[in-house]
Amino acid sequence: MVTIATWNINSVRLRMPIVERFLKERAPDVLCLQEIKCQEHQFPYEAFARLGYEYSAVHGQKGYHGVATVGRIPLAEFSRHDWQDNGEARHVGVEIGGPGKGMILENVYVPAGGDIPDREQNAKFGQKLDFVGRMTRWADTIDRPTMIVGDFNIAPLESDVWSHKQLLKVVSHTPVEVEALQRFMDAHGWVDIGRDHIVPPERYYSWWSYRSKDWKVNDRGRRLDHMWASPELAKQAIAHSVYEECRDWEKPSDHIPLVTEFDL
DNA sequence: ATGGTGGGTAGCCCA
Repeated sequence: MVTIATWNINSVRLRMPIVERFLKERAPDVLCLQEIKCQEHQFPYEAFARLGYEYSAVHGQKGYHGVATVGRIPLAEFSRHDWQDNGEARHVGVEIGGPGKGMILENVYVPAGGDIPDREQNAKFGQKLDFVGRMTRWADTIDRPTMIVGDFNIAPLESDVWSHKQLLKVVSHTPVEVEALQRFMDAHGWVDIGRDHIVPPERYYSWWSYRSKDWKVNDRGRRLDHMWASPELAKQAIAHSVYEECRDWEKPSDHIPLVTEFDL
């Protein structure tokens, strides 16, 4: 049994107390973090090691973005893709289970894309679509059991957002983004593990804005975080859970962790 | 229709 978690942590250094609580309570074998917001030399390796997470692959950057994968089972850095083609730290891939064996675990932080859903008026939106386009070309070349997890910054389904109608022109749920994500899915035949276990039209959110007095009252969430697997690997995913309670912990991230259990 | 909050960092950027 191998359990894999993903969590956009919005500064790993500031959030170490809740990361520690999550690791102690849930004890995933591997945790993929996005938005660590630090450079590699600033990453809290020792704190993770004390918790039993001795293995890590960190792709950091000063101040912004940054991803890290930590494990209490052996893992080794396998790749770093720059799908935005601008040097931002938004991906790290690791190999679990030994060289040439086991699975590749890709940890990705897709750019948010700014406020205006038009690449002519907003370069960041174009960069987001181009990022997903480069991911799609890469996905076409995958030849090993692979899982890709992280903050995709796109909520594709109607039941992935609190109001499909009101969010159609809001970046993260626009048809052009959803279509780009669908092309990425089709390029490899990815299985959306989250939606295999929490079947539409059931509500499924992983993010609630900080710009709300009480995130629970209006429940204006979106499913921006995903765990997708190669078709054969997906058959071995036996459970999937969403840790909504973490949104209520002290000094929370605006995202919550997701966990998938594999019987490998 | 608008602005609301949070993190990193050092005069705003990003989400």
